[in-house]
Amino acid sequence: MKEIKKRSECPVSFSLDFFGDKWTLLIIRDIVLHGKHTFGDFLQSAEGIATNILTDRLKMLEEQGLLMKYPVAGKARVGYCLTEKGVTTIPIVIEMALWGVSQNNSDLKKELTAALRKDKAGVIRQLTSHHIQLYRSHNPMPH
Amino acid sequence: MKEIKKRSECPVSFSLDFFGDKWTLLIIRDIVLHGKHTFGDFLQSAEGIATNILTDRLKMLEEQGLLMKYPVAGKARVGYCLTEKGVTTIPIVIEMALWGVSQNNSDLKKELTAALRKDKAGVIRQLTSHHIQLYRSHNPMPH
DNA sequence: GTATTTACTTGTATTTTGCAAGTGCAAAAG
DNA sequence: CTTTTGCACTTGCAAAATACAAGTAAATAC
Repeated sequence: MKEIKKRSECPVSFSLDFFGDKWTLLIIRDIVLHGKHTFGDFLQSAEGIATNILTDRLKMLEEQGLLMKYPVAGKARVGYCLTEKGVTTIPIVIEMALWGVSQNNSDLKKELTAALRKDKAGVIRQLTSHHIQLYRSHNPMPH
Repeated sequence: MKEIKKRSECPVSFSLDFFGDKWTLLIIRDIVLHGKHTFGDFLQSAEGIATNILTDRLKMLEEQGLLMKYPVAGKARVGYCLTEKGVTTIPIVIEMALWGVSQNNSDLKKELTAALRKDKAGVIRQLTSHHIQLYRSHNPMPH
């Protein structure tokens, strides 16, 4: 599995030990911006992640306490949601999205882009509280 | 050299095509947060980047228009500074730094962390304008 | 003139990633 | 109640990226 090896005491380096790859943040993006939550959902994203990489990253994110597995009904029997630690990554995803939009003038959803330009902090607060609520709804025993 | 291959139209994915590795953002961090600007400076950072990787990333960042080479006096005869496109990555570095601080409770400079908590947008504006000025001072013919 | 530093390049070992294929399990179909 | 289908992975191998060691040429430093 992708190992988290701390290269230095620098917090930027520490973050890159987690997110310094092409896939980890895409899974979080799928959850945060596209409402996805199953293995199959992630697999269908346009970037075409391989199954073994996806398995690996989900395991890593779960072990690191950013994602939690929960049982679901229907064909997919497992879902993934952000934990309280996981939602703290939302600002990073948002900055990546904004940079991509500015350099590539491609669109996120237009509404979201507009909302972000108007009140970035507010959008982040909203997304965070939404995913915290999802987390709590899957967690029988909130602390 | 590290090639930038666009995997999808998604702006997050687009950003990760640039920064989805363990080293690129560390170079930008060194410039933005530590005032470094030569090959030797970057080499001495705690994470221990290999010379060939550093060469590769500097070339990529220059080709992509995020960094500019400029001549300097003294031992190092080449310096690197952020371009106008390059400074747009500062918010990403800052978010990475803040996440690292929050999860690892390690220190950036304490003053910087405190300033960021008080007025993140202001700090980003300051850093941006500082590096834009550096860029202009090395650029004989601003457009 | 010799040593050192800078800015790389080259070569090789190791690690990570991409892709194809296969496995085990549960639900749906016949 | 078999068979099929889809999901959630796991395994194996090839290709690419990265780490580490060594070497090179040009510009100082002494």
